[in-house]
Amino acid sequence: MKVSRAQAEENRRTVVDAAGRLFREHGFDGVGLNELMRAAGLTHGGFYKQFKSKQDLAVEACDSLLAGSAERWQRVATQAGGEAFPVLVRRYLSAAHRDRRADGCAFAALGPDVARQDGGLRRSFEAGLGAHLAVLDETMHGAPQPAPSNGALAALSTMVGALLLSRMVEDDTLSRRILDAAAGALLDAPASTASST
Amino acid sequence: MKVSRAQAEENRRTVVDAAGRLFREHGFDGVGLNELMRAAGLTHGGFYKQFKSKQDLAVEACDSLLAGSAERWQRVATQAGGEAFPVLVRRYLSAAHRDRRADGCAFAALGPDVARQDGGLRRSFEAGLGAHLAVLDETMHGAPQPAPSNGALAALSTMVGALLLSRMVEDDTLSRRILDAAAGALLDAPASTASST
DNA sequence: ATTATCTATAGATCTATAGATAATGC
DNA sequence: ATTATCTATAGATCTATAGATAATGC
Repeated sequence: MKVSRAQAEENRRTVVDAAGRLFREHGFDGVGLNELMRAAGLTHGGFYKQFKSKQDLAVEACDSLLAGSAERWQRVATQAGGEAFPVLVRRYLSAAHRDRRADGCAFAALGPDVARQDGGLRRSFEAGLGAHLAVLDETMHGAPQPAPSNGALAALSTMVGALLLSRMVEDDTLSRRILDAAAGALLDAPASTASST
Repeated sequence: MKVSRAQAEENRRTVVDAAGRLFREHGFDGVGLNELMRAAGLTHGGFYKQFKSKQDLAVEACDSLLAGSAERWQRVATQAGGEAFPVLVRRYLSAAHRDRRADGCAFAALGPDVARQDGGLRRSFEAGLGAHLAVLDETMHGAPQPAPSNGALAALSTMVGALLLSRMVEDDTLSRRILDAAAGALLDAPASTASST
C-alpha cells in the first residue's frame, strides 16, 4: 500500500493538477474529495496526509495553474514578437478556449467563486492577475511596466467578460459573435491608453 | 398554519426574490432550501408545494431578476437622455455596485455557474443578455437595433469582466483601478463600432 | 373540503478522522 | 521503524418526501 517517497510526491502533484482542472470544470463546490482523489488513482482516505484541507488544496491548485498560465502567455508572447498582443487576444477569444473549460482561464471559470472566498484563495488570484497583466503590458508597450496600465486592465476585462458571456449562452452563433466583437474592439480600434508611446 | 391564497402568492414571490439575492451572494450551491425558505419566514417543508425543484426555483428567480435589471437599465437610460451610455457604464462600474453583490449584475455573479448548467437556466440568461444588450444598443446608436451590435457586445464584455475582476482582488486600490480603467476605455476612447452613425 | 405550511425523516453526499495495512528506507 | 495509502465511519448538511395540522374558501 505504501509507495516510494518519489511516487508519493508525484501522486501529490497529480492530485493538485487534477484539482486545477476539476475545479475549473465544476466549480469548487462541484467536486468532492472522493472524485478529486480518484482522478489521481487514489482513495479519499489519504487526502489529509497530503493536504491540510480542501480549501488548502484549492489554494495550491490555483497557485500552480495560474503560474503555469502566465508562463504560457509569456512563451506565446515571446514567440509572436511584435504581433504578441493580437496573438494573445485571438488565442484567448477563440471557440477552442471557450470549449476547453477545464484547461482554460481561471478568472473566467472561478472568478465569482473566488470573490466569495476569503484569504488565501483571493491572494492567489490577485498574484495570478498581476502576472497576466505584466505579460499583457509588455506586449502592449514593448517593455515591462512598473504597474498594470489602464490599457492592460481594460483589455483583460474585455477578454474575461467576453469569454464568460460566450460560455453562458446556448446559441453558438451569438457565442461566437461575442468573442469576435470583443476581439474586434481590442484589435481593430486603437486602445485607449496603449497609444501613449 | 394555512394562509390566504393572496398571502401564499406573496410568500411565493418573497421566496423568489430572496433566492435571486441569496444565489447571487453565495452561488447556487452555496444556499440550501432551508436558508432559502427561512429568508421568506417559512420552513423548508413547504418548498415543494410551491416549486418543482431547487433548479426550477433558480430559473424562476433568474428570469425575474434579469427582467427587473433590464427594466432598471431602460429606466436609467430614458432619464439620462443623450448621456445614457456613460451614465449606465459609470453606474455599473462603480464601487457601490461592486460591493452590493446580492443586488448586482447576475452575469458577473453567476455567469460561470450558469455555463455549467444546462437547459432552462442558460435560456433564461440568454434572454436576459439580449434584453440588456438591447438597452445598451439603443443608448449607443440612438435607436433600437435589430440584433446586438458588436459595440454593445464588446462594451458589456468589458463591463462584466471588470466587475468580476474588481470583486476578485483584495487590494481596494487595484480593484478601483480596474473599474476606472474599464470605464475609461469605454468612455474616453471612441468605441470601435459605435461610430457607425 | 381543501390546502398552505409545519414537523419529522429518508437517503444521498460531503468533509474530516481513526485505525489497519503493507511497502519503503534506514 | 516509518509512513503512504486503504477501508470504514462519524457527523454535518442537503434535496426531496410523507403525513399532520389548522386556517381558508366554498
